[in-house]
Amino acid sequence: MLSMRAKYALKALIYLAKVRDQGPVLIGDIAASQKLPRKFLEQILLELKNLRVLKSRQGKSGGYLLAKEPAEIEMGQIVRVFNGPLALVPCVSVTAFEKCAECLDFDHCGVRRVMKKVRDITAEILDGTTLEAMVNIEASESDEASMMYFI
Amino acid sequence: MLSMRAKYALKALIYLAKVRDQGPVLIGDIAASQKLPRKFLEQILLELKNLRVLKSRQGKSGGYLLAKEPAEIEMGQIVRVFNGPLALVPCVSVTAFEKCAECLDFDHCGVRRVMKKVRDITAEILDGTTLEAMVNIEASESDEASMMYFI
DNA sequence: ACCATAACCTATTAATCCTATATGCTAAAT
DNA sequence: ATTTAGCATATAGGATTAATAGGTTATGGT
Repeated sequence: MLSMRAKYALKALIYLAKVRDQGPVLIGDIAASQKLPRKFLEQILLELKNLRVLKSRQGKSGGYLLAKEPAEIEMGQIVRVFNGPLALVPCVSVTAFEKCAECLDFDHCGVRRVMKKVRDITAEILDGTTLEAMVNIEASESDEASMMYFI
Repeated sequence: MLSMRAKYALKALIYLAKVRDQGPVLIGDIAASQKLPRKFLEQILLELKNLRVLKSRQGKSGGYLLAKEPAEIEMGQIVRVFNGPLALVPCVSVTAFEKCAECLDFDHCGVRRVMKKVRDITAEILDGTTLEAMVNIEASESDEASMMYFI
């Protein structure tokens, strides 16, 4: 399962993309409108800022805004940072590769081969879906229509 | 990431499928040959027995063996039992569906729609890969060849 | 210059989960 | 009867997660 941090990060980003022409948005506004715990969200937004995905202004009329075009922000990046590697086993991870301690035959391991398939397809979907696509998906009516936004 | 329990369960099952014509296999033999922690594996095998995936004999010349044909045992079932739902968000899970507490618009939620796609493809792969296929995958030389065993 | 505001940053908590081991019990074969 | 090997449960230690608290720093308005 995705961590709350990862899910909240995605929700906050989608919201910020939607209201992107309205200047800086308060943490409190994001939290209230998306029903996310305010202080917890604060940490997440800070991390997104350090990632250079968001930028911020302090003090009066401050708040957060996107630091990039929505089309340049990939779901895969956010999930990896906030939830860890996409891979289900370390030996199939691109970003955190590690051989299993109990590994007997790396090349022929069936678990590894199947999990690699799962990871590759997951990466294809998540890296191929940008924040821009997410906004479009939310605007569309049917799940079928939303499929068009995938690579 | 997959839990150790799930990974060990899969490895033990593949091993048992390979030596299936040799009668009951000792926990200690499975543990030693697959380099898995013996007592931890014991719990896992017991759970597999209660699932009716394995059967066992106690006492002298006892051990574990498959309770079904390898072609009838799906990877998806094992992963779900030992690792939890395949879904990355509860609102997209078939076996443990739950609406997110912070959900504002279920039908249009972009996170949900994308994660549903990921879940569906993951389920297609894991439910479409049987223990029999896993044994064949381990016997094959190239990763390309192993793709043939997927649905 | 001052003050209100809002983001920044760090520490801490409670709860849960994960991996693994320990211990005693029960069933079966010889 | 004895030995073997699985059955069952308890428990420990560690790691991770979700969330809150509290003080600090920057900034715009007056």
